[in-house]
Amino acid sequence: MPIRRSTPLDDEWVESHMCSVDLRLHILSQVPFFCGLPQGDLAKINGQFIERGYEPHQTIYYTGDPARRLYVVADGRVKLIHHTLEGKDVTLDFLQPGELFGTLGLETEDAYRETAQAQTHACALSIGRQEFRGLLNRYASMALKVIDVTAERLRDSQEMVSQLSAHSVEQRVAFILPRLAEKLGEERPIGRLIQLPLSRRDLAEMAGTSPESVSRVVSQFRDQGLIEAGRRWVAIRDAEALQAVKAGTGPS
Amino acid sequence: MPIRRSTPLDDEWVESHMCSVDLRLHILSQVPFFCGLPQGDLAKINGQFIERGYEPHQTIYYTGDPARRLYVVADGRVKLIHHTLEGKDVTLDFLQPGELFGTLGLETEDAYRETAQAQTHACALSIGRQEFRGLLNRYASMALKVIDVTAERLRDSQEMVSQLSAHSVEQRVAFILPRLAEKLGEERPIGRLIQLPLSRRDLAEMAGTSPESVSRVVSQFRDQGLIEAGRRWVAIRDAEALQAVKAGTGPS
DNA sequence: CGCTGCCTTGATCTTCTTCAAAACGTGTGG
DNA sequence: CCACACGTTTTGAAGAAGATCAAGGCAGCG
Repeated sequence: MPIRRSTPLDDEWVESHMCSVDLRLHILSQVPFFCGLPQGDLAKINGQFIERGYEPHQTIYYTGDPARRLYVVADGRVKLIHHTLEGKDVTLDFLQPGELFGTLGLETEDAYRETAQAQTHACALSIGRQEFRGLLNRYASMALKVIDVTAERLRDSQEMVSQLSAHSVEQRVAFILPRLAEKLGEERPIGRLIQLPLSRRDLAEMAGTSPESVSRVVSQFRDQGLIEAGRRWVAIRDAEALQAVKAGTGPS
Repeated sequence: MPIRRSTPLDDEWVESHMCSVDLRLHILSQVPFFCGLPQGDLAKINGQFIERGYEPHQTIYYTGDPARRLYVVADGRVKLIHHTLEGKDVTLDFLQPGELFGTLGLETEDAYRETAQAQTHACALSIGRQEFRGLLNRYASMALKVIDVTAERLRDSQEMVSQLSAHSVEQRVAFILPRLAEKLGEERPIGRLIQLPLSRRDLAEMAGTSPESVSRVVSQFRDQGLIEAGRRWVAIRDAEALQAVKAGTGPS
């Protein structure tokens, strides 16, 4: 009964190394950290960044690589992954343009703790961590912004810990989907569509469960009319009902 | 066979509101954020902090309270908890003196997302978030330190997400114990003793499992000689073996 | 002593993973 | 345009892991 169209996702195509100087300036000025800086400074900062394009599934850096750079997503989506020794992967986050990854501070650790991978065609800007530190030292407002986004990420991560600790698979999926939709989604007739090709496996790695379990839950939600989902995409149809499931208030 | 002494923990007793001005200055100067500040500035900063003592299990703030202050643990241990709607509690972290909690930035959110509770007799200093922001603005080195510790906490939290997503209860306990021991522990003849009265329930809420399951795993580890544990305490005897269990390399 | 919590241990039951097979979509090449 | 082949998804059934329930033991304390 539910019509499963072929992918309703927008085709995003980011040519490798496509970012022109103007585009870069534009992107950097969009990034929250640089708001309020004089135009000249922005241009100088821009010069410190290196850009690079990535193919879908191409790795930006691996766990264990020397952590020398800080990255900003310029275009596309980037996935952060933890590999376990048993070979399972855990997806920590999907990043959208403007978000930071890589190494933030002059850390004691000098190896990346996670792997960063382009989920779509993507472009990222990066800067050496010493240079970034220099910027933070010079521009206090920037440091404050970095603190804000990092603190927010920390809270999100802790919320995830809470979900994983105390909730069922059904609840965890009902938690993940709206979160992704809010962050990466776009309003559509079908509902809020997650702008990212997401396999059952991708969702499973986010929710800490198996692809099969995700499939069952997704089917159930679809039958209940809470979501609309196809081969590699999901749209949220009834956010309140999902909220109820997530909280344990809802049906089954 | 294993001797279960009565609590080998040091009796820590922190009188409410005991912190003298000198002690406060000392504590603040110990806190990594204030390293390298001129002594005069430190005294001025000190004046902006309010101190308060707490009884064990006394709540410092509740989830949902308006998030107006930033706290620094001065003495004792503080526990950060997530409450779920079903009534389960999840322990996010135990904090030791020098660590921050409360609200960091000028956040969009204005309610605490977690509950902070004294685990032992404790003393905490606090400052209004606007004032704290003022300090960060003035002292760039302080902002950098805050970024460092926050980024470190984020990585820890993400590591926890990974553990919860992909590992068994046995592995999770083998992960939690050394982490607590390293952070809060002290070297003893029995092994590295966790300086905190920890019930099975406390451990369960940290590892995302039930007290009964923790009890079984703890008994098993004790029988294998990996740890020494009593009524409300644990000491690590064989860190390497625990490491192996945590990684799935070790024996069952 | 006897009481009160905490801890342990066993038994049962639910949930979820795993394995396996079939159905489906998608893209390909005839 | 159709048929095929591949990877993904769905679904079922078996099995494992862990939660829950319940009872008994142990320590500390009045």
